[in-house]
Order: sequence, then C-alpha cells, then structure tokens
Amino acid sequence: MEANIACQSGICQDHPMNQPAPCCCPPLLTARLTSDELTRIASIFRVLGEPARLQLLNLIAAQPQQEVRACELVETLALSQPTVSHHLKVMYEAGLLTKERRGTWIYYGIVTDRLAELRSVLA
Amino acid sequence: MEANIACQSGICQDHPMNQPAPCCCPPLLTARLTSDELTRIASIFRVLGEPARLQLLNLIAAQPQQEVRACELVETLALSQPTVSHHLKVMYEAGLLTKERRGTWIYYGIVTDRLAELRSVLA
DNA sequence: CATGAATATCGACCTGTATCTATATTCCGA
DNA sequence: TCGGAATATAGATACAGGTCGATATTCATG
Repeated sequence: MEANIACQSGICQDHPMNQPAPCCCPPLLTARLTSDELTRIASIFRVLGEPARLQLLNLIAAQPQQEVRACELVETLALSQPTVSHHLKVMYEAGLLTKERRGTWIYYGIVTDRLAELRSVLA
Repeated sequence: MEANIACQSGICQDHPMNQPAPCCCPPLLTARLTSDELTRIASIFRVLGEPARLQLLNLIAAQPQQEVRACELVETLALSQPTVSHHLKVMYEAGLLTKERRGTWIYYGIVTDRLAELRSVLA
C-alpha cells in the first residue's frame, strides 16, 4: 500500500541524510508522526524554503545531462561564490543533490528519489 | 498535460495566498521559473519547514472530521497559546489551512489542494 | 614544484522569525 | 450587560541562518 512504501533516503531516520536508509516515510496526512520524524521532514522542507536553492534545482534540472558544474551555477546566480557553495552544501547534506568531482570541477545533480519522497509525505 | 494543469490557489501568482488565483504552477524540474515564482514557492516550503507546523497538519488530518478547534491544538502542542495562534495564522495566510468561526471556537482544516500543488511542483 | 583556477571554509554582520508574557478582542451564556 | 472562555495582537528577546570578503584547500598544467 502507498502508506508503507520503502523510503530510500532516510527522511525519517536518524542517519546522515546523504546516505541511503532502510525506512519508510509516513505520509503527513495519514499517519501519526513522532517528534523526530516531524523535525526531520521539516528540516528538508526548510532547505526548499529558499528561492536561491529552488533556483539551483531549477537550473540543474534544465541541463540535458541533469548535472552542472558549480562554477556555472555561480555565474548564473546573482550571489557570491561562497554563498552558492554554502547552498550547494546544505542541499547535498539534505540528500537533495549528488556531488561528484571530475578533475578540476565538481558536478552537482538532483536526487529525484528524494523529491519523490517529499511528494509522498504530502500525499 | 501534467505540466500545465490549472493552479487553484496561486502558488506562483502575486495574489493574497489564501485566495483562489487563476494560474498554473510550473513544475520545478521541467520548466524555467521566474524569480517571483521561485520566491513564492519557497515561501510555502518555508512554512512547512517548521516541526510545530507539520505537527499541526498532522493533528488536524488525524481528526475524522478533518478539522480541529484551535484550543485543542493548544492543549496538544507543547507551546504557548500565542505561539500556536501565530503558526495557525502563518499557515492560513499561506493557503494551507481553512479557518471558520463557529460560535466561540475557530475550526481549522487542511487545504488538501494546496498540498497537491506542492506535490506537482516537485513532480 | 610553482602557478592559477575551482571550490570550500572561516568569521562577521544582519535580517528574519520562533517564542514568550502581557494585553486586547470577540463571543456566548447567565 | 457582565463575566469568562477562546482567540488574536503587541512588544520584547533570542537564536538561526543567509550573505559577504578573506582565506584555505584541492587539482591540473606547465
């Protein structure tokens, strides 16, 4: 059933959020959530509650390869390099972005499963 | 098509967010979003980025009638009455809750369409 | 190994907001 | 119309976090 599908990224687990976790994500509207679950889910929504970070997701998704070098993102956003780097770090640690070094550059991609989980939380 | 479904509550419109608006909500991953759209969507996610507010949604949804008197919520949450009132106001103004006075009490309910819009933004 | 480009970290500043107490407002019943 | 319960508002405080400049780190290249 929908309510107990497996959760791959640990929204409601006490794990580092950029690592897979074997748990389930109770939908907000159909299950009683514990204080820990509420805190954990809120922390992910808070990451999305920033225009600059939504713009990063939007820009990455717009690429055909679904990944972007950090320096390109810095050029596009009207923010300083440290600020963009900070946002990327926050999103990576929230499990929303992948991160891969290739030579000089670091490529960021979107963890679509993570967004799918959030959708299921709202279902 | 999914990408251009009507948006009933104005996530991406410059309207009071607790009023209906005739617009569409571009999915974050498949459309270029304007700065205004990003700001507006972020403001709604920010509302959800608070454990106390998620708990309110969770409590309201748990009721068979799908609505709760504010005083009951105050009794349940470990927060002062003004703080709960503040959170309810924020959620109401974000279009996430309905609000109806019935005698002495004020009943809050969940705007499920609003949550559905957020899901479509993440799709 | 030195240089420069890309990225991350540090420390400081400042705004936003969650929270409280105190008080105001609104409504119903006696 | 008066008193009390329910809710909202106001004002103050404290903390989280977004932002920046400066600096450190990492890597490819000559």
